[in-house]
Amino acid sequence: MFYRINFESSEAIYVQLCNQIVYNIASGELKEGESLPSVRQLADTIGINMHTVNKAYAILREQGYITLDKHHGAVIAVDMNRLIGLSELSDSLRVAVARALCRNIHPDEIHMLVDDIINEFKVF
Amino acid sequence: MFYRINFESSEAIYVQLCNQIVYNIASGELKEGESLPSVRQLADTIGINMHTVNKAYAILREQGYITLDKHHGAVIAVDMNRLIGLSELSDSLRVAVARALCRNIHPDEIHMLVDDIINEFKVF
DNA sequence: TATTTGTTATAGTAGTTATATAACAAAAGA
DNA sequence: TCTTTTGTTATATAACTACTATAACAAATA
Repeated sequence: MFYRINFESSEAIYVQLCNQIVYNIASGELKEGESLPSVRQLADTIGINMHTVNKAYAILREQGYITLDKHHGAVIAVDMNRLIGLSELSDSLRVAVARALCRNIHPDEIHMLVDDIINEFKVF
Repeated sequence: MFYRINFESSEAIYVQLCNQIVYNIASGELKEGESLPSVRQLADTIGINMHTVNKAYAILREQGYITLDKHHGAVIAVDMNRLIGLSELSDSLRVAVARALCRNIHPDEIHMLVDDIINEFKVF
């Protein structure tokens, strides 16, 4: 499993890490019960500080994607009760859709784009 | 035109302002050639600093949503050449879609959500 | 001329991001 | 038992961002 961090990006490292782990869960590359590397190991691999990885893991736990304990480390455990609801989901879609509409991108094109993305996650 | 800023939100004020103006352009409430309030006036109305509004306006100009000059102020002028491309658009959709898939939200539901949002912008 | 416009400058406060070093408790394995 | 590994917590520091405050400028309008 590779995590590519763009250090030039304005997006915080821990956010990039969170997103990539979510991508891997969505694609099925990371399956329920599977372990993530330890905070120290992943920090070392990527070349960043332990605390940055720890922050990403803590957020993923808070958002219900993983569990954390001192012996098993970080384990994929998607909590269906804690995850974002449809209203939060639509909030995160709204900006993208609005910008597309400003650009006169047709609704059909947006749907095609969504399908393309869904297909990206159908690798595993 | 009302702009509602959530001061409790972790989202920066200037980002909230940018998004709401983009929403209003997408919905047609703000039309090509129409003016936004002056930076001082809007700052006063909302109860924030002039520079925070100025930052939002500067970003909207950079992203090709408005033009700025000293006499006409901020005027809606959507620049089709400068706006985000489809790849950037899909980047902003990807996180939302991935989190939906983790939640076992069916692709059809995502499409319905997108349609709901598009309909939100069909008010004007 | 006085006002309004975006723009720029400077400065301060507060919070975030990422780093570094260190230590802790709990569990696992040798 | 001892060592290692795990997440967790605590401090401290540097750099950056967000927001505010005050002030001034040039250009155009009324």
